[in-house]
Amino acid sequence: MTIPRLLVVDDDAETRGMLTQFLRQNGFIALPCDSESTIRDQLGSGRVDLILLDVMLGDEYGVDICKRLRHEQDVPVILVSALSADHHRMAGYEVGADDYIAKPFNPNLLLARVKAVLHRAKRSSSLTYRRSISTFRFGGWCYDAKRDEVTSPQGYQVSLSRKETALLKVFLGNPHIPLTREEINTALDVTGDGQDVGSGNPGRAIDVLVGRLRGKIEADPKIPELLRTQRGVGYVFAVDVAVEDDQ
Amino acid sequence: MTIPRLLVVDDDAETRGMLTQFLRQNGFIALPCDSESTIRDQLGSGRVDLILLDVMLGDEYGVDICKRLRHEQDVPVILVSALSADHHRMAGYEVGADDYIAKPFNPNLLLARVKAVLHRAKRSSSLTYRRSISTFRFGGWCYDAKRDEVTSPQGYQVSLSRKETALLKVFLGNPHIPLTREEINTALDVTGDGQDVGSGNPGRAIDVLVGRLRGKIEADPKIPELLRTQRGVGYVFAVDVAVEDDQ
DNA sequence: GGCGTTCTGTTACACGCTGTTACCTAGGCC
DNA sequence: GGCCTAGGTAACAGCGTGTAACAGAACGCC
Repeated sequence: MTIPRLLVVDDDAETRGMLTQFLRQNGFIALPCDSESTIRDQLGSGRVDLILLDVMLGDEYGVDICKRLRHEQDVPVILVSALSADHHRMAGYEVGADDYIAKPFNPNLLLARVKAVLHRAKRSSSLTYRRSISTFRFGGWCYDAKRDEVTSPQGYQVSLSRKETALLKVFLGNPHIPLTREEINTALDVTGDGQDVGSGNPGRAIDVLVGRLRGKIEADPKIPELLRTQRGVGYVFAVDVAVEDDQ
Repeated sequence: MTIPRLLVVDDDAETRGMLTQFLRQNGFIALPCDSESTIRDQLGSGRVDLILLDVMLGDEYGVDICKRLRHEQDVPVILVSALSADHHRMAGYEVGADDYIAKPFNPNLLLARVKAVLHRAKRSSSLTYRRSISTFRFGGWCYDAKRDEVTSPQGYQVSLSRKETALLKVFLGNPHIPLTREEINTALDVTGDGQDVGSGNPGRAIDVLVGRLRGKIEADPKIPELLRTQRGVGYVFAVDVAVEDDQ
């Protein structure tokens, strides 16, 4: 594959420059833009693999631009924002952004997200989109969503607890995408009770939960092949996931 | 089957966004709406499988909208509300809502309800609607409502107590719908006297009752196939129920 | 009424699930 | 190497559920 070409869209010159430089240092072609018109120029003049789009672009919402771009083209978009409140995040997803990252961001995380989105985009073109989710296959394992059963490559059944199952589902839905503990937590909270004395969890429940899931679905939990740790970031489900419909 | 398309109707942007994202994370296509007119836009522009409708929509009662929609179309509706009082619930059912869920709701419960309603909708189109209920068939078992007899897949008779029968009926009437202990209790009370020294039951009668029913109609009560537990939620009758009319 | 049987709710205990904590190791930086 | 921080994990505690045992209620029969 050729070197990915990214547009870095931000009206603040300093941020734009920093981001551009950082991405170039990490092997990407980064093209700085500061407005919708410059984005269109770039899109018109050559291949663009991904757009990093600031949510606040002068007077205009990046969200709106994202919406328009999505209508016209199929370029993946990652929204970047200083507003980390959840509803903004929601808004980002609603308009079809492929991912969303809040400033100030961990450069490692940004890089990982960029790679993940590119990876996904590459496959989605040749993959049929999931329909009625029924069976997931990953690294020899099989998860039957209907029966809620996990089968090992050797064919024996493994019973997962409710939380473990929920965690597995989160990863199955986001293969190759580095997930922070906070994100996993949010995803699980949504699946879970929805209760809560303490809104966030101060502890390290995710770490323990990941450890427990590793104990059940990793050939050697000491050397995780599926649930990889990304130090300083979180965890990634590092294998492809094939989804089979229930016909 | 293709991915179910749901309308999320709520005038509060935050709730709407949260719900939308949650549903998307769980494999649905969720389309946010904030008014009756946007609902109609969506209904006009493509297939909609289910509407999640907030009871309070600005000045207007979601109930009224539900009533109007029901007059025109055959889309299933789940009413969502902060008003959990029973008479509101009743009002919801009267206007033809397929289910009703109170805020703040357990996300698990919501998801399960959504699936249940979709499941029901899918079958109802090919199933004649129950008339004079006579015989229920479920997972090889048969319950004759007229004679009040339960027959096992192997053909032998099983005698249920009054409460056990009532419980079975509650589940037969709500297959695939997770029921809380409170709901089951209410449903049973309705069947019973409707009296009560202590309105709610402090004890765990439902748990014991479910255990007893399991002992009679589960192949292996240790691994329930019919009466599944949903931790933190309640119980679900996890098989299809076929209803046969009395000619 | 007295008695036995069946039904049903309560209680107590067992057990599995899950979050917290504490301690240890691994990785990164000086 | 030393130091610091992030992550792995064993141990523990709290909670929800399954269920056996018990007691009282309901019912039928004499």
